[in-house]
Amino acid sequence: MADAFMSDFATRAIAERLFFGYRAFTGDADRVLASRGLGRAHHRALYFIERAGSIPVHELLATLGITKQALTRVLRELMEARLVERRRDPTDGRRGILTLTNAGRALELSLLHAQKARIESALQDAGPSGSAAVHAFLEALMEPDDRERIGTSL
Amino acid sequence: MADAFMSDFATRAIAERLFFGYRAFTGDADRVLASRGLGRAHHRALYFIERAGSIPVHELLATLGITKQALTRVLRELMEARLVERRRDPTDGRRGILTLTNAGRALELSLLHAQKARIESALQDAGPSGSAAVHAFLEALMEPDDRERIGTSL
DNA sequence: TAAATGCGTCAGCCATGTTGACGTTTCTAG
DNA sequence: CTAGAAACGTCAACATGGCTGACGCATTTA
Repeated sequence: MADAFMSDFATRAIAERLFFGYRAFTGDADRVLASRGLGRAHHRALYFIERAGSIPVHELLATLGITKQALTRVLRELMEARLVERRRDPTDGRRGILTLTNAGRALELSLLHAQKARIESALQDAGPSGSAAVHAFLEALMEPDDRERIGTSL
Repeated sequence: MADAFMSDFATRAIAERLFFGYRAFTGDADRVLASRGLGRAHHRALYFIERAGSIPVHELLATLGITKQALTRVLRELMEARLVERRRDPTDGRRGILTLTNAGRALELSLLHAQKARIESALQDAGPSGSAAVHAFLEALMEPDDRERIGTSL
């Protein structure tokens, strides 16, 4: 721990940038979601289903870190809107497997693209070698368990 | 715009790191808050009052981006807990000025310190020159209006 | 002195999370 | 084969932290 005595001032500099930065980042998608009558919880489910291609319910639960009751409500709404489909795992009929419909994939992509320009320009501001630093910083911020849930940064 | 055609894959890499990273970052403070019967909304108010030393109500409202009704409830609870005090602006009696009590400052500091170790180690992982890149990245992510609300990163 | 400003407050609503309890289907171990 | 465990889905009640709309009051300003 070379830098174990960071100042409170420096800590605040990061804390407030994270707060404002994350708020702007989620705001981009929130505006698109609101026009469809959906919320941030729906976005998170769409995101991780799309990312995995298809995903067992228990894994989505672990990734989102919410209770099954909270997720069930979100999934019901997404299935009613024909954005998500649930089928059974052929190897274990108790398990549910979630996939996106074509409409679900289209919406998820439009949500990603709503955030893309902001992320692109922020990475550019970080400089050519800054991208690696940003990835390393954010990964180090995460809980260790969650590190297994992300893709590589290549 | 040197990198105007970032891949969706690269965009997702940042999006999910932001999600998991921010969740872990807020989680550190949430655990302390829960033990005091407070929530994240109280933390944000304490943070920005402390950061400013004292702050007019209207400015805290603009910073937090919530309605006065939402803030009033939070402030009432903080004042009942003797963590925040409200007095009048001597130059304009309609305006309220908020400050922390000694107990409020102590709590705010303990919340900051709950997040400090994670931020320190994440910045170390970003490398020696990475800190500047991380600051630049997060500032670029923010809404322009909010950039006036943060301190310098020196 | 009348109007505008800056609050504080009441009431009702929404989105998203929580616990706890129950029922059903399906797999697994004895 | 059967009992129990596992993986859900669902219902009910509740907490937090947002929102809008409508009032009222003190204070400042035109």
